[in-house]
Amino acid sequence: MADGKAGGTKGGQALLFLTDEQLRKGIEAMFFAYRGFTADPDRILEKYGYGRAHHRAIHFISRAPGTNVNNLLGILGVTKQSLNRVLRALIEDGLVESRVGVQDKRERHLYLSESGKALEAELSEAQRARMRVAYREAGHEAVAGFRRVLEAMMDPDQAAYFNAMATKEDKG
Amino acid sequence: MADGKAGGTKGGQALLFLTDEQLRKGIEAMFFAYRGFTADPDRILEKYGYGRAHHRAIHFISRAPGTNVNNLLGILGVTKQSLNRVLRALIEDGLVESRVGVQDKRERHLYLSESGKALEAELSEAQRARMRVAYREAGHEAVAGFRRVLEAMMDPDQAAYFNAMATKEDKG
DNA sequence: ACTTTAAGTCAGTGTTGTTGACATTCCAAG
DNA sequence: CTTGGAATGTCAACAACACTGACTTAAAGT
Repeated sequence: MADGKAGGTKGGQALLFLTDEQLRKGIEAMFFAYRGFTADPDRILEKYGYGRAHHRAIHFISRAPGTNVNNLLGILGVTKQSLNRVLRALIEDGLVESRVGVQDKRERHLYLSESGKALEAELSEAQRARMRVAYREAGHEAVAGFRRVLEAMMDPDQAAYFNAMATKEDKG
Repeated sequence: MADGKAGGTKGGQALLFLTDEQLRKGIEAMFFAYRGFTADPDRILEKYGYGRAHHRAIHFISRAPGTNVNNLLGILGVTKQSLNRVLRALIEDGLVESRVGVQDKRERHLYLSESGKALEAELSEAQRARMRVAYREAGHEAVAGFRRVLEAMMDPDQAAYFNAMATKEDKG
């Protein structure tokens, strides 16, 4: 494994010759790209005194309105205490509403208020704008490849959440 | 922009119809994939009492041995003070050597020691292993697309650093 | 009644980022 | 040669956000 070569060991698939250098380039690309990916929302969040944790909460509440805290915990992969701090701030500021469950009164169902939706839209549009440019520059087939590699890179549990959130509009 | 449609406005390139939903899926894929991407190194780092910041420093020192602090600062995009804390720990633990510059005695040139190289190899191999699996699952063309999209997603400055680190081995 | 589950809270700790103040070194203008 | 500014790097203090662990409250399940 220290000889710098990997892959191409005649599996059923097409051969893939991957040098350590090529893999390393992919790793660095992830690092730099993720920074670009979060840069625009970070600037917006700063205006409101929020951080990435708040963004993530807002994003997934927007994505699955009425979700409960436990579910959000699973998606975000953080501790209860950590999420709670963020959620408390968002609720106090009136961006998120927490409603007691009807069937199960222990649960709290989370929704974005109007102002919450407004911030979500602002953050989301900034991030989509960058994504759109990147997709356009890279082209149609590149996008499909991009998605395939990312999905293969996820942990199985996370991939399950990811695919569970697929909608009818999204095929491939 | 609130109508959920974007792209396909007959530019010179092939048409790209991108719904907000598709873009959002890409955003979420980045989020989940990055978590998988960092999961393995995180586990290793924990054993040694280090964090991601240490990993990044080790990675780029390994990549460009003899680099000075200022250069590293530009690559990592953090403040001098933040990097310094990390560097100090690595130097105290004997993983990194800091040598006073010959031409300019203000500069400190950074190198990995033998134990530093060993940790770098451990971290790097874990991350490459995941990358390798993802690349294999996704296939050859997907990898090219993956790289193209990531590069387009970077900030221009970061993309410059990224491309500057390209080696003769890496074409495309 | 007893246990489990969902949510929230309090206290303490660690990593990582920030700003501010400071030391050293280089270089160029006077 | 000296002096002042710019560049390089260091030290100290603080804020954000993650973590663990222990605990409370309320509701559901058995």
